[in-house]
Amino acid sequence: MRVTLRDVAERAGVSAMAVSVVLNGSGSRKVTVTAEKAERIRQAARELRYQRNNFARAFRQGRTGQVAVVFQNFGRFNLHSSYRADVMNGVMDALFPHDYTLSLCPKLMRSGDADFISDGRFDGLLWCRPDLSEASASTLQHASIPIVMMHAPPGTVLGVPTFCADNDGAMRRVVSHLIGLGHERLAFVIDPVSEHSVEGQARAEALRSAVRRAGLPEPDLIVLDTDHRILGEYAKPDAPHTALVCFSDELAGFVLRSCERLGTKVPEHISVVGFDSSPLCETTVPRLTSINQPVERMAFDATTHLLALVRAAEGEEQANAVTSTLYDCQLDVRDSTGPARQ
Amino acid sequence: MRVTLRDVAERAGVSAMAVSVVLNGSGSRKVTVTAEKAERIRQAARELRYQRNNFARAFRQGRTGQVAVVFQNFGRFNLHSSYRADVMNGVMDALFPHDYTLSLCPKLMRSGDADFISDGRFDGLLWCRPDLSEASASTLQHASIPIVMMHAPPGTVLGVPTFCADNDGAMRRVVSHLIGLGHERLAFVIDPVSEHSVEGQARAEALRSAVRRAGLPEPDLIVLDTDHRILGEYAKPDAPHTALVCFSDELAGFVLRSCERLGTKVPEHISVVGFDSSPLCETTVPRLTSINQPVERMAFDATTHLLALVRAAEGEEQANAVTSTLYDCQLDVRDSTGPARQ
DNA sequence: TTGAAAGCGTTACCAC
DNA sequence: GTGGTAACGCTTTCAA
Repeated sequence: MRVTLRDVAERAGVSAMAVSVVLNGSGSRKVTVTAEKAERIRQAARELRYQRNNFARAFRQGRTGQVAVVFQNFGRFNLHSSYRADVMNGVMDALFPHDYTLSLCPKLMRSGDADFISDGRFDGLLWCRPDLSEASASTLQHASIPIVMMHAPPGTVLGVPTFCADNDGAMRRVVSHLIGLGHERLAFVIDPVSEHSVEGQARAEALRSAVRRAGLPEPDLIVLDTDHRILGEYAKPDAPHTALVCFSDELAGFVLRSCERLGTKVPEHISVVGFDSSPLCETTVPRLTSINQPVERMAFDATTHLLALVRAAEGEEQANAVTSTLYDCQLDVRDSTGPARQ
Repeated sequence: MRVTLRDVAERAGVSAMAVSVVLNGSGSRKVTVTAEKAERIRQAARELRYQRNNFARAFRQGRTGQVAVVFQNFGRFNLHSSYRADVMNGVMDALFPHDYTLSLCPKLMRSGDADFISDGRFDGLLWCRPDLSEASASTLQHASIPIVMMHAPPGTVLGVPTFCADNDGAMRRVVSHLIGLGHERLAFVIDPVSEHSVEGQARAEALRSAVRRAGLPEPDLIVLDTDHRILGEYAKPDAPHTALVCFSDELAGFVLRSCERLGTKVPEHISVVGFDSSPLCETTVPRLTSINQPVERMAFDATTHLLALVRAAEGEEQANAVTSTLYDCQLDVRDSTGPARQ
């Protein structure tokens, strides 16, 4: 059925090795073939419409040329959150010039199937899910291929480099901005899923510590229920806090809608801050002040580092000693933050 | 180094086959293993931290579980054109529930490397590039794996199913809309790259035939140069045409800007129509009237059909006789079309 | 310069 | 029930 190397060899009257060398110009420069024979081989290959089987080749060489990206869910690309697109853009920019193939593997995304990580199909893995359980942390640690993480504080998994937003710096920026506007009673708003993620905890803690350092009263933690329904009292015009710092833009968008429904004016009654500075921020009413994470650059850097680790694992070059990188985040001030009500 | 099936077999004191059957529950139902022995095997596997090599498995079985999507360029996901995101969403929705892995392979995207199609790494291929040369058409035709195309008129490549916008219907809608507004002198605007693509020619011809059928004078073809600079005379307030139908929203956006620069009012002087009805249409001034292609559905259907072909090729089921599907396109009327100037 | 042969890790087909 | 053995298609020794 399929035309193999051997078919070509047979037709050209040479050995399989000769064909391999001529058509696939393999590594061992030891081997050479006469020009005449080489031409005969190419001729035969053309006649037979030979197509090399890269899968077999990869198998033999123990190198697949594929890198997998793992997201938290199967999710979609959408316009209101450019996060996924940003990650993909960064990853592609890092991968494609080096001819690595990018794989999105559903088995890897289902938690529980984490044992597919080292299943031999990928040379490396970019782990982009903030929800890290003990189990998957252990799996990551014991994986037999290089792994790089995004959105996890440094040291989350021993030996796994992480490329992550500087949550502390970001929250200091937020607090400083809010203090400048006279705010004193802040709260952190999060959903019940993110609440237990490493990233969620890191951001909550970052805000807490920034507030503490500024000498303000401890910020409250507002956890929305799954239906996002618990916000009521916190979104009223006379709510206990004057500023709500949200885990994500999406959440902040929900907060804005709740305020509107309750007749609460933003930012006159309450200031709202998002996280990610996604395109959504420009379309909300009022436009949303938000922390700007350089997601694409983070993804690019993470992937580039991953490739270096892959090559190191293949013995081609020295492993880089970098273990983790923190990224400075700007605060994009828009219209949802203003002077605190008295 | 790596723990293999054989290591487990040795430790458990059984044959490799027994391990394969127990741990990977493979096909041949003929083979059975006693419960006691099975437990010993599982025990050994656990002790050795055995991880099955899915790559080797795929190689042996001649089935990779991977499907590749080929775009016209390495391009990025961006907000103004949701095209790529739409395709990806459709593809993922079709693939992931069936546990197929989605691959983006840069080698496949570089034209000239089309011989990587049948390189054994993919069970099937979704070809999403409208720029189809003779050479790649031939490659597609001779590929040894199932292929499905998008954006190519039916019959473009013999034996390759295509999922494509109904350009004729779409253009009839446009013409009917424009005639209703009193337009008589139309032109089709295209860039020099798309001009030679099958999709570009199909749309141009579709407009031509719709115009002809309506009894209007033959529409002109305006080909922009690479710098998009040739538009001048066609964008003046007294341009020879009263309506410009553009190959894409992006192009239409450029036309709008040219008009503004030349003091031409849209739609008072000239009406402009785009293609794709992307988010960009809502942000232009004036908002852009555009043809709405159901890209995500097309991608979903194309991928679903591809999977059927893949399974058929693996002998699992009968091949579906569908060869091509055309998709009805709506015209999203916004503010860039209006009554023709007299 | 060349060819034969031994794998890569798995599964399938035989005999026993 | 079970274990050898031969593939899958390629690369890479090693001898000639």
